[in-house]
Amino acid sequence: MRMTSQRSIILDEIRKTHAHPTADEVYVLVRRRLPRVSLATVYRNLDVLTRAGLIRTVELGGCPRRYDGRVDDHIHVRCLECGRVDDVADALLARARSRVEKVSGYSISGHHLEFAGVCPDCQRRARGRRRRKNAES
Amino acid sequence: MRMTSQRSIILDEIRKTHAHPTADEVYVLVRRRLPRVSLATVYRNLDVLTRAGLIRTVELGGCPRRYDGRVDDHIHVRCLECGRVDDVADALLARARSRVEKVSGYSISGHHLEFAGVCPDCQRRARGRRRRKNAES
DNA sequence: CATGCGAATGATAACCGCTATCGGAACGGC
DNA sequence: GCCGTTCCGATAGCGGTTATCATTCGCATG
Repeated sequence: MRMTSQRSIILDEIRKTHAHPTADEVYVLVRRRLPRVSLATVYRNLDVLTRAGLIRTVELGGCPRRYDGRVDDHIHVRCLECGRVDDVADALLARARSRVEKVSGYSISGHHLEFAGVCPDCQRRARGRRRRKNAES
Repeated sequence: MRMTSQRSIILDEIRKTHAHPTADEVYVLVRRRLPRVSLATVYRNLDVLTRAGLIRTVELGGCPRRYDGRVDDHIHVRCLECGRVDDVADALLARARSRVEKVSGYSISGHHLEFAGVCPDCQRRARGRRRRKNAES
């Protein structure tokens, strides 16, 4: 794998943010430093970097993929209101994995765990909206 | 929600199989009993039935959605070789969920856990291939 | 330092799973 | 039987991603 300037800038941008950007968002970030970059190049390199283990692809059912500069084991929590994705470290995962391996007979090589709910910010916002609504009536 | 003939046949087919079919596969199954059914009807009803809690939509990152007649809590194991999806019951999930809720501040309303690996059948096939290959050389 | 070749790039067309739209049919309360 | 609502089949459209292809780049080697 050649480390081209496009590739290293894409890697750098993903490592700099903790916002789990989509390919499109990475494209915007990268274009600030490399205005003539192609969207195809972004997709290609997100794939290559994932295969190389330098970043993680976060597959979220039903919505566009997101990319993550953290490659250690962790769980994602997605907000159903605003779409934001946060990280949670967890040790239960390894135990669940070995259990699943034993019960199913599969040879497990990866997992995908995501909890979905409403993030603290949106909970606050929702409480605010409710209060205002009650005040009106 | 009206229980039309299309709807009940779609529900029936999904409950009958344990293969976690995709929308396309459901379409094929249903057409045997209802040759003039539209693919749109299948998609629509898979959605309606999911909202009604009668089936589950299984969102698999990167591949088409699959549908599941089992609606109780369980984990999916996907085979990276043949794409097959199996069920695994697990109790750790509830504990992980409450932990994530506490650590992240999110109000969790759902989760998606999928392990990926190679199913026993494909492991056997791979062993067979290896043996043949060794015998050749 | 020049050369050659495989890998990477940019532009864009194509793909695929899914959703929206729309005219018409079916249902069911009255 | 009438009418509003729900649903249907057919098909066009959409959004995210991948494939294609001519061109350029990086880098090992001579």
